Amino acid sequence: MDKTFDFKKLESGLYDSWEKSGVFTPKIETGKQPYTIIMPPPNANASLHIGHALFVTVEDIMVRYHRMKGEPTLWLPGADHAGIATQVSFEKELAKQDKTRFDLGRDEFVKQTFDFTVKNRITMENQLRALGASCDWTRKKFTLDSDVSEAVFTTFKKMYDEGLIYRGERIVNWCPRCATSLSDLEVEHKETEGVLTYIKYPVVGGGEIVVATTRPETMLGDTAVAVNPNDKRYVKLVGQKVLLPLMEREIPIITDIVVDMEFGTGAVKVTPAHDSTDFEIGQRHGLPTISVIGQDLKMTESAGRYAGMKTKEAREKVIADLQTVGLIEKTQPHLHSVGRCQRCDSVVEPIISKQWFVKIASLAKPAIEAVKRGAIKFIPQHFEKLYFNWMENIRDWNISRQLWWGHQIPVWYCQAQQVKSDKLKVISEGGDNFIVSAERPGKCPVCGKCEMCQDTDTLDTWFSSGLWPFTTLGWPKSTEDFKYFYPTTMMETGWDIIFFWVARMIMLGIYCTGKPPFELVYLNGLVRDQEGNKISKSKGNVIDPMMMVEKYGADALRMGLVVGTAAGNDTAMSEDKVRAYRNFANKIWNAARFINLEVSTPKAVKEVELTAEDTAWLKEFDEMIRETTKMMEQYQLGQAAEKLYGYFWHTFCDKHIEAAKPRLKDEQQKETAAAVLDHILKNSLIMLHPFVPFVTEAVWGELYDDQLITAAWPK
RNA sequence: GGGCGGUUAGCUCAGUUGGUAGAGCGUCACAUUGACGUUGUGAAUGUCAGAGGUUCGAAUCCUCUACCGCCCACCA
Repeated sequence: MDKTFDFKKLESGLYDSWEKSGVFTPKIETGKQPYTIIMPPPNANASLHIGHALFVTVEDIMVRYHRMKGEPTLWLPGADHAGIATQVSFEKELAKQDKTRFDLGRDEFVKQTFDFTVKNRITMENQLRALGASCDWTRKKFTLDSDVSEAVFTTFKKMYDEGLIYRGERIVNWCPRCATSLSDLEVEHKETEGVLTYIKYPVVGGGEIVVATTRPETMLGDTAVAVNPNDKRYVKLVGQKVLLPLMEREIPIITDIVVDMEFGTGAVKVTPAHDSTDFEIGQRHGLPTISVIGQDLKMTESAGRYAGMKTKEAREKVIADLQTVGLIEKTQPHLHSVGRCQRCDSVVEPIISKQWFVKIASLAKPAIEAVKRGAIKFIPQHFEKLYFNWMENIRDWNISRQLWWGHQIPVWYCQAQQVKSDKLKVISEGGDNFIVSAERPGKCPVCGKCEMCQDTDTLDTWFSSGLWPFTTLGWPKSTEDFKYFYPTTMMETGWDIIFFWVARMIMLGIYCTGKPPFELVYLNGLVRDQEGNKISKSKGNVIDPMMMVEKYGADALRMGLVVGTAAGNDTAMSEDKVRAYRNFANKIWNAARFINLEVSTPKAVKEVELTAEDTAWLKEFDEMIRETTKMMEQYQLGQAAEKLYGYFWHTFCDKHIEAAKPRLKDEQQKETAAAVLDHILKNSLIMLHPFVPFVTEAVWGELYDDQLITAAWPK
């Protein structure tokens, strides 16, 4: 054996031999309870970052542990097409060549994006291998695989047929840069310094009512003024009309409970087409919606003489015009939150648009129940509160995106009825005569002749992600895999995607299969830098996991990520820490090297005569096994790792090996000392293996004949 | 407006049935052909944010306060 553990030389060979030996692929053994983790599929648009390395480590530890316990263990890998994220990142690639997606056209764009994801997937899969991920590559999936897509379309159709998906003209979050609608979750609110403008609206028949707004240009689309029903100041005005300035349109003064008497003047202009609260007020009062801003952020025809202007320009002009007629009372600085696109940071515009929605209430109810009755448990448990908090206030989910990259919505329109799209390149087109079908329909059932055209929208990427725990296992077909491995055991992912992903998997899982998709949700935290800062490219504190693997080995990185980390808590990562665990891997190597040199053909501890001290040591070791196993069962991985680390280094190496040195030279004591060392080393290697798989397997190969990865966990 | 989390060694953090405070890095002293210097031995450093309560006993349970951080929301 070399003097140090040469991870660079050994790691990839060790991985290959595991993979080739087929141990990653479980055998279906009826009667045995399987242990299943579906890997959160990394986005196919980039390499793995340190956060991926953390989840890979945690999952691989659990998978190796359960495999060693003799359970049929499946860890199913995959990749996510990551709709908007990938489209935005590939568009950035195109921008480097001064191109936009429109230069390529939809088909070519999709083709090139696909090629882009294929490249990324290959890189990503090799990175997973480098980290030691013992997942079953024979079962790997991609969200755009034909069988997965088919399951997605089938689900869409089922939900439509059962009234859970509807198409509606509603107010949605519109990202002008991405040219698509977004779900509420994809909008990030940021505090922004704005201006509150107080505008006087003349009351028909005399007087005036002052409203305050941060967006004066939207007044062109006002269809009411609202006050709180309990507001004494305006009692006399309610029911009267105001003459909307600039547009010279009469609109009513109404009451609505959402109006805050304390804010501004207590009177609010209502623009149902450009504000979600106003939209709801409009719905309650049957107000018309007048869209004055288009998808391109230009004022529409309905904006009268402001038509064609950009919103910013229109705002200035509206203020100037109001000023001229003396209708601006005052302005004041105002801090408020502005929605921005999660992917590209553009300011999101609420507009009216025809979109597809999931009716969420009936899906949320059993999903809340499942967690309440403990069918699904969260680690750490306090995240259940967060889950309930969101689920109990959940709103319908906009699932259509005006993107090109993703699952195209399986809805087919009769072309005879098709509404011609306008000049906008991205508008979702289609009339009202459509059918929903998982496959391209043969003949148009509406006109009997046309080739139906498919909806141009794609599905929110999280729709397919929500089905992931079972589409990966072959659902909706009743495959052997689905029958055996579903419901899965654990879903391990970041707490930051509880709403995006975990909640949707629970809702759709129960809806589609009748069962919660997993028993346990283990939430890992964010990996931060040494000072506890969030890691980001702009801060320049990115820790590339592959660089760490290159410099210190995968074992060192894994230990560095997992020791001192608790579920749900953020982890501070530093190179120093990784270096320290590189030393630990080397310590393991050298302890084994010593025993390899000094001990040959050791007997079992049962076959030798033990001293009282030996017995005490073995008892202490058994206690360590018991405690560590308990921690593993309770998913206290950081503590288990630390215990093993401390025991192996400071008890086994520093005490036992040191004490054994003179004994091994003594003919009388030699046999016993060797047996005890071998016993503890062997079982320590087994328990350390899930954490540091490479060095333990390498050492095992030097000492024993079989493979460590399938050795039995000690009892 | 509602909710959640944190406050433990110089730094970053563990500490899950309440029982004499732990790790990594850093610091100091000593050891040095011996499995490993990617080492060993020893040492220093903590009123576990503050106050009150429960208890034989609290970093751990309860209440309040302070300061950080985060999430959600229809802040016109």
